[in-house]
Amino acid sequence: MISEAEAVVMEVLWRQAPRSAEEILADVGPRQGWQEGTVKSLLNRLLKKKAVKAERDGRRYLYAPRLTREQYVLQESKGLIDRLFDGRIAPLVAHFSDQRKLSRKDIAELRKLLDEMDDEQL
Amino acid sequence: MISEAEAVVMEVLWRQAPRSAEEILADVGPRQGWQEGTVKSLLNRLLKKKAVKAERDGRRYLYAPRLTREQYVLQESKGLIDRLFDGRIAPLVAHFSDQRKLSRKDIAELRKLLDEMDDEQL
DNA sequence: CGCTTTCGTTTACGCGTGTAATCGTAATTG
DNA sequence: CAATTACGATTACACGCGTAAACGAAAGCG
Repeated sequence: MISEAEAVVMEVLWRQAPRSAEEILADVGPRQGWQEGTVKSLLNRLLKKKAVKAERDGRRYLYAPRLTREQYVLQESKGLIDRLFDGRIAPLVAHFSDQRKLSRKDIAELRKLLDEMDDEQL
Repeated sequence: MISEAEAVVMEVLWRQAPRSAEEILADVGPRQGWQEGTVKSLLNRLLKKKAVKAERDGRRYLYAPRLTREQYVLQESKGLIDRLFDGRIAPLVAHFSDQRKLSRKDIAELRKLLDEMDDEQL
């Protein structure tokens, strides 16, 4: 499984890849306050987990995702929905609604989505 | 933060509380394959984290949640939505839709929800 | 051709977690 | 009352994670 710090590195690679460790550090280092060694470690763990691949480019490596963001996101959100909402997504939305965490804009977006789904599905 | 094993114990208490360690073990032990010591440890960690409270009942304690399931669920799901979907819930639903993880029933439920929200909101 | 710089690799270390075993103590029982 | 039982509290221990420092090798420089 991808840890949270690892996911930060993945996000960088999902935005753009392949990238060198140096580029990744430049992107993520300041934002997270991470040193070079930290990023290197995370990259190695991701390699070991087969979540990224590395291709030699002269003296250095260029890293690229092997796990897609779609796979990751689905896995994470399905995990949560299974654990907390018995695998159904509507209760999640209902929960947010109950807690007044849905803005009018959220609701509009959802409605638009549902309409589009109807269109496609026929 | 509540860990996954701890959350299993919380779920038991959310279903019914207060309960003795023995009762909790009887409920969760077989299902998870946990020994007595494991459950005791988890209860102690939850106490330390103030997620449950214990009230003496003769020689033993009766445990009850202090953190509500609503608080926990909201915190978990908000965390995920913030991390993965920029804090908006519609993209999560859209993602499930794209991945064909929404059943017709899910969609119907969602639509019903949205309609109810409209009713309330006026 | 040694010395420094630049990469990646290996090792480190404290903390939380999963999963208990052990300890201390109060109650029970012979 | 001494021995056993029943609880909770303390301690343990391996593993993953966050965060790096140290090491080693290769490339460039003087």
